[in-house]
Amino acid sequence: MREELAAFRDFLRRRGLKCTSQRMRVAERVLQRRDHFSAEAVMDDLRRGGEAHASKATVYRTLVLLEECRLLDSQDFGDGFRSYEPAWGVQHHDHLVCLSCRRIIEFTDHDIERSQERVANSHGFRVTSHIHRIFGYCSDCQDSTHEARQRNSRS
Amino acid sequence: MREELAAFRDFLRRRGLKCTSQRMRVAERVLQRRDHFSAEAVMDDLRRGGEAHASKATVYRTLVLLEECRLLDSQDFGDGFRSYEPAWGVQHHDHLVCLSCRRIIEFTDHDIERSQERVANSHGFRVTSHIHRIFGYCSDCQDSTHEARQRNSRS
DNA sequence: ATTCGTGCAAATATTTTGCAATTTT
DNA sequence: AAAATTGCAAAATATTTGCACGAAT
Repeated sequence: MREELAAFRDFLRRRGLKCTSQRMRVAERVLQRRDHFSAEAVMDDLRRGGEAHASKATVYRTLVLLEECRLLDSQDFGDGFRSYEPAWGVQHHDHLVCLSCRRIIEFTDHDIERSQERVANSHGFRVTSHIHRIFGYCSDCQDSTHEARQRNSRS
Repeated sequence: MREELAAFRDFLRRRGLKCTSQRMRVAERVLQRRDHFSAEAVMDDLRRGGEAHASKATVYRTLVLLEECRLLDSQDFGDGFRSYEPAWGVQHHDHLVCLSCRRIIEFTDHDIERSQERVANSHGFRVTSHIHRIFGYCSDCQDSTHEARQRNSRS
């Protein structure tokens, strides 16, 4: 994480932006996470940290910067909020999204990646990226009248 | 479309709901479409139709009903609005999206579908639907580096 | 000193909802 | 007449933005 923070500092410097305490505080919290999280969760982290927290606006603005410097990836899974995940030496993966508890399971499948290339080639299409999300119910949520587990914003 | 409208009428009757002119007007417009569309687009259709239009609230409420009676499918692709598509004897397909000319090529690939099931099973996950969009450049746009690349591309 | 950043509140944008008036059955 | 529906405006939700004040370079 030292490395990531340094990378963020460099990025700011290169862009002529300033290393403020708020930015670094947000970055620290964000770069500690390994899972998918929301902007709200970052604010909770800060609040829980007890320290002087950054404002909502600053959190959002800093998340944009972290994404621009490729320390963070974000996607909108259509849950009503944007979902962020670390992007530091993380290999490409796609997602299984549980419609009940909103859990997100990552997967990488070479067969799919290969088939994808084949399909694209057959249409003379050159791929630059893709989105592949599989929706359904995870093993914990398949039977009975499951309660939504709301496991999204916890660390 | 006659058939779909009749199905909608039956659905309303079975539920003890009323066949109002607004509902039928919205249903007519909606069921004419074949592509992906937004709630806003439905309202545009109505306005363009010149006829007395249904209110925004009624459009949204009717879309919910059409989905419940399985004449319509909807997904949130995370573009800022919910996307609807017909669900009347339409077979599943995915999309290649050209970042240059915005052309959309539909494809169906059984290998991918099968691999997808395999991946899901290996996580004890029960699939209900998926989104698979491949971004890149179509055969016509491969060398036009100058074309506008308006949108970001994530994988 | 200059340039940039922060925090607040207000603005967006899409979809939902409360409620009084109106329509369908 | 009873029950359901409409349309309006206001609410809900997540994110963005304008602006005056404050901080980093």
